[in-house]
Amino acid sequence: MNTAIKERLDAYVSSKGLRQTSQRNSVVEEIFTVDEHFTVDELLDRLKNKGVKSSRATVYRAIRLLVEAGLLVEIDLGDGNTTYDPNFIDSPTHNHLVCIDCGQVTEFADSHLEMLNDCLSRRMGFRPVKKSLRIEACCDKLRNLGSCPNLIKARINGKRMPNGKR
Amino acid sequence: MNTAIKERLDAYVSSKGLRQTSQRNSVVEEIFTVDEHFTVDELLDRLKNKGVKSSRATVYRAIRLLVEAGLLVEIDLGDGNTTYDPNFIDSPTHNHLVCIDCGQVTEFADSHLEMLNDCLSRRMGFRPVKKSLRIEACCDKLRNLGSCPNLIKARINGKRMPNGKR
DNA sequence: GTTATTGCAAATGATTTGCACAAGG
DNA sequence: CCTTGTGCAAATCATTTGCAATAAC
Repeated sequence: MNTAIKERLDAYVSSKGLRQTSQRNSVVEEIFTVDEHFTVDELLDRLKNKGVKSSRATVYRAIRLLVEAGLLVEIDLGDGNTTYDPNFIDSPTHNHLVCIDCGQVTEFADSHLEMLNDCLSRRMGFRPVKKSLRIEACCDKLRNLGSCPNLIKARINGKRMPNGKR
Repeated sequence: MNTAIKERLDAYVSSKGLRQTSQRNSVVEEIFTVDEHFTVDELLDRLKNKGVKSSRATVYRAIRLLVEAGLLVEIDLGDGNTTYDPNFIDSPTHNHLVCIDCGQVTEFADSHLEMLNDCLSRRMGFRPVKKSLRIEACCDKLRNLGSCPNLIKARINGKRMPNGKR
């Protein structure tokens, strides 16, 4: 796990007069070691599998703290779940493309996009502070080959149902 | 209210073997006459003020039907509420800029943005189907004049609290 | 008449919170 | 010690649903 993140969190924790606890540290460790987006239930499963004991309430509280500290960002992948993305520290302006066939999420950043957001906002009389862009798309693999390798994987994991149902 | 919308809804309703009801028609009428984004509670208030009698459950069911029919789009303005936008029929590719000072929402569309989304998606091996972009920004008025006219209005309506609390 | 629709109240699911006990500094 | 953190269970909030009565067609 990135030490810069640990330092920023420690700074935030002590500035607020909070304390170091083993439960919270385990949760933070898990989030920023795996370093991939997750839902609360997914994180809870991962913790359970690793034998980390931390209650649901504590996990919710740790997540809230990380969001307040600016280390974790809540994102919406359009699947009805609240998802958290720990990757904005390394890549502050990234966006998400969600494959509507297999659910695979691709992160991408583009300077032209940032430029355009900035210009458009200013033209309307605003200074952009934060943006969130999600593109939903279907993959060429499925279109051309009739099957998308990730689709199979996603179904096995119970993440995508044949029709699009949740 | 736009007759094209009524026609599309009627077509959808009869194709699914559903029925015309006064409650549903009132809800639809209200949504597409005012033609602005709304939360369920706001819509319910508007209906109550106009003396339209339609239960909360019926309003939820009507909204769901309109979303299924593609006439209404669920959007996320980042305030923790589910918002619905009836304006995608007239302006299929528009985006939202939310003023973080006053909460004012500005809709905008831009062809360069569409082009860029398309190119970026293709480069990653996808065909874009749908996108959602929200820019959060602060307004020059507040920055330069020390006050934003909409802020006052928003507070009166109880939409923005002094700090950013909900 | 048959079947969809409504309104109510109860159920659901995600998240938050009150409280008694445990633990950090 | 003193105060924050934890775990549990209960509370909350938005949304959905079961059901009996009502109304389309």
